[in-house]
Amino acid sequence: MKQKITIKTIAKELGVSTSTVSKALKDSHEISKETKERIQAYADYYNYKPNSLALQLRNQKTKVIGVILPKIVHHFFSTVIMGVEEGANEKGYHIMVCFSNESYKKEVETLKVLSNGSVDGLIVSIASGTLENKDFKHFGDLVAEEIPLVLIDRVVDEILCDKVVVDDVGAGYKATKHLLENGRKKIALLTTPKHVNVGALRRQGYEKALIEAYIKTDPNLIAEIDEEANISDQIEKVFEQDIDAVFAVNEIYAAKAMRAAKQKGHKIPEDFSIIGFTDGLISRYSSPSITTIAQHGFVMGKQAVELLIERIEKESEIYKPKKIVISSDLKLRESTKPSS
Amino acid sequence: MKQKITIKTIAKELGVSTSTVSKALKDSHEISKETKERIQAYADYYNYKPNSLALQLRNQKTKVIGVILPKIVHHFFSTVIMGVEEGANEKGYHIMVCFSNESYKKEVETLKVLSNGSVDGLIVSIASGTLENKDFKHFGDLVAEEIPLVLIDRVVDEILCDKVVVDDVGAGYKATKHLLENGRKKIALLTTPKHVNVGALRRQGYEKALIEAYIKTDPNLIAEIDEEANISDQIEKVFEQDIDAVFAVNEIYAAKAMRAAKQKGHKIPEDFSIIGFTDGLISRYSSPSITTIAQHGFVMGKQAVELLIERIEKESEIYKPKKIVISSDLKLRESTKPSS
DNA sequence: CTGTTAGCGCGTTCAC
DNA sequence: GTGAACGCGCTAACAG
Repeated sequence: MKQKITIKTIAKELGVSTSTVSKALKDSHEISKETKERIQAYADYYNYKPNSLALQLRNQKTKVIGVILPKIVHHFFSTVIMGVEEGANEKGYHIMVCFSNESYKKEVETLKVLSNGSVDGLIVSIASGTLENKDFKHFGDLVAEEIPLVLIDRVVDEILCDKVVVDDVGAGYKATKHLLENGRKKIALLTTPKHVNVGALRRQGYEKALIEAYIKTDPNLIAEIDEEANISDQIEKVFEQDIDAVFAVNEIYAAKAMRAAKQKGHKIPEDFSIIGFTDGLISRYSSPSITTIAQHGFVMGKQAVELLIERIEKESEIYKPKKIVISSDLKLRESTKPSS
Repeated sequence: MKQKITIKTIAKELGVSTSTVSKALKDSHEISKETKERIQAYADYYNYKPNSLALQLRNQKTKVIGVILPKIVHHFFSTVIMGVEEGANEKGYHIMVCFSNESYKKEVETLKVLSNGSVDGLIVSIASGTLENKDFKHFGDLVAEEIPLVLIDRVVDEILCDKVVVDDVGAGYKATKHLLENGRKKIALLTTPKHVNVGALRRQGYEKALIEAYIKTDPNLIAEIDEEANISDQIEKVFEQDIDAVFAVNEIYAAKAMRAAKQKGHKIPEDFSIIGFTDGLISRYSSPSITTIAQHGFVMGKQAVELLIERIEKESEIYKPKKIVISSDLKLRESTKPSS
């Protein structure tokens, strides 16, 4: 890279001291109008930009927020990133994005690297690998170092920090209730393995709605999809049961369920209903389009980053972890009948 | 944030000099085994991490790559980010992600901020706003400052730097040819306004294939979709013409076209064919699933970052801009008939 | 083997 | 009104 122009070079070139330059560039009243103009003109001409690294080192803050997500090719997380980025920008921050790829190991490494001073704070959604082995020590270390941290969506209580989550139980409840209102009785649930707690919470909502309708939950209708194995096969297996509706905890499962339902000859939504999760492109553009729970990833991202920046900038205050719950909406589309 | 432990504190605590600590931590042979152990033990115990900011300032490199994309809630760009991130990680780099939101103004600002020393190089896909007003001065400045830059997907020749693109002309050609082989004669093209050059290139391929088949291109069958207006309306308008196939330059247009085609009562793929662009979730999960051009965003991202890092690390060499063309594949699905 | 010095680029304090 | 000195955290060159 080309030699960058610094305060020092300007000072030498103009025969003044570096501090004079520094002050002049900040339009300080300590400097005579004359020299200020000279210096500013020179800086302008040579396109001087203060070196942010030096500033960061001096100020002990980077104005950068680290973001660690399990994956990105996923509508929900994409929108979260958008929200975080927008919120960060508004406050003069930038974001550094990393992915754990659902791996515990990579999450630990990334967390370690980012906490070496390159970011002022972190926003993390926990990898499923970590949720599975339940080892949260790396987060504990972070908290001990008092590095501001906000957990989003996939959170665990053990970690003492701010959190932003969707109302997963409520969402599961709303979705299931809507299916019941469609007159469905045999509602299959396509969910994640238990350790992914959002799946577990949505399931709670599902069960709650069934109980209220005096329907016994049938374990055979609940499939905990193992993403390591063939997903379609697992879903098709569910369709071997006698079912009249599906509630899927993400949009891919919902889309696959729709395919399976069509193949079985079910008419949607006349005699079969489907609800998904994540208001992404698939739900919107499949046909019939899929009724879904909108998670509002953008809002979550934005709230998370606002919370984080507040924490960063008001470090004096006593630390009382906050938890923000974003309520989710049912977005009615063609895969279910309108509620009466 | 809690007071961080530094080399200095260790030095003071252990009654040695900072340079001794520095060397000891690097396991230098200059230091006696005894002191090394003492120091390392202490550092370990207090979980010492070298401050990356200081290192960056000293080494004049950040090991960070800036990435500026027009948007993210888009399968192609998501996969690009994945590729960039993975490639960067492999070489010990991190990525700082920003979005121009297709806006010229934001692109200029972001470019300026990131080029103040916070990144070692940049990967950019140009905002459509910039392509429209054709003002590339901000990129010129970057090149003049000799900040390594790689342009991907949306590139322009005026900017002298490395580039990674897909073979858009070839892709348009392949897609159109496949439709012709399906026996289609009246192929509509749903593309972007002309200033988005990838759209223009794909159109060239489309026209080339038609010419080879001795079919005159009919301007009425070509719709340059204006994203500011209602997209569906514009697409439905195309269907007022007598057409038997659609080639769409992205998957959203393809999905919308599919809806419109179904409404018109066309049977897909028996008497109507559709091809999209971007092998994303919509194409995969809609029904019928959509034959599409796979752009290989992951590969592009990875190639781009490898090119960039090479440029960063071998700055001595003479600068000869490279252009890598990634060939695209036609991914056959249900919305077209198999080629005979 | 260990310590001193200097410098990365900047801003601030305190003399002059 | 201007400049010298210092420090942010670290390391390389040089001294001892």
